[in-house]
Amino acid sequence: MSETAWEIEKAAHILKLLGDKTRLTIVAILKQRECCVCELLEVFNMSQPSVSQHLRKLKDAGLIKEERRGQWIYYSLHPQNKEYDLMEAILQHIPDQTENIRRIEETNPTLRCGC
Amino acid sequence: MSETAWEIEKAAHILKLLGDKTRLTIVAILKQRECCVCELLEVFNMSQPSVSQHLRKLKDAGLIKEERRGQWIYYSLHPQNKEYDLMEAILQHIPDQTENIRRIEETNPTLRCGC
DNA sequence: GCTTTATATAAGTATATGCTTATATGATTA
DNA sequence: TAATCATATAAGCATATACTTATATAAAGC
Repeated sequence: MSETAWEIEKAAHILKLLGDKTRLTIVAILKQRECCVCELLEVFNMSQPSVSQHLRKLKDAGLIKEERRGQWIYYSLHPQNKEYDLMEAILQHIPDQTENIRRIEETNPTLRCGC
Repeated sequence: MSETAWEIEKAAHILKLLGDKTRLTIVAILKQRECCVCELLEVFNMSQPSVSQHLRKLKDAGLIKEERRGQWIYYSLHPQNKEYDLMEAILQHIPDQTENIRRIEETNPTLRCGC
């Protein structure tokens, strides 16, 4: 396969991943604030495994990274990635997520440990 | 639904549409040159109805427009559309399609009429 | 070490998607 | 007006996707 065809393939894969409302919202939130799964759960009306599966796909594509801190696994964007530029360009056209982040911080699911 | 949620929904829909290798290549080609279906058929290894169905989806989303000229229906990008900015930003990260266009012009499927 | 909390993985399922072939529509030409 | 060419639509089908519930793993606290 030609280099061009391969680049199109990779870009299409990124676009397909971000072409899901939940995943698009996740990366838009992570652009403003790293989050663990239980925090993202406050935003979405779905089960924990479902959110974890979306995070897995984004991680497999290299768009986000994870970092375990004690009990929690924190997710954030992964700017070193080669496909990051495309995602960044897209995110500039996605509305601000301050409202969702406010909801996370009001509920504060990680309150118990005080961190 | 909030305005933000609706905007995310619309953006996700555009990204899902462009998250297909065939459709992404189509809009990348159309950015450089308007084409009719029989021209695009030279590029893709699939049936005519399949290409038509991809074009239909892009048209329904307002990303491309069609213009009948005699027997042929020419497709091109539709910059007046509200979602065009997002697509434009994406297309800046997609490789040049001159090679595919060369293939179209070599074969020249609309040769018969001389236009 | 047992329980709880956070998260991941597995398995199942309904729906969406992208292709195919067959057929319809619409313009051109003989 | 019959035949041809370009394109669209319909129907069918195999695979992909996004969820669910059930279960596994891994860290923290008693």
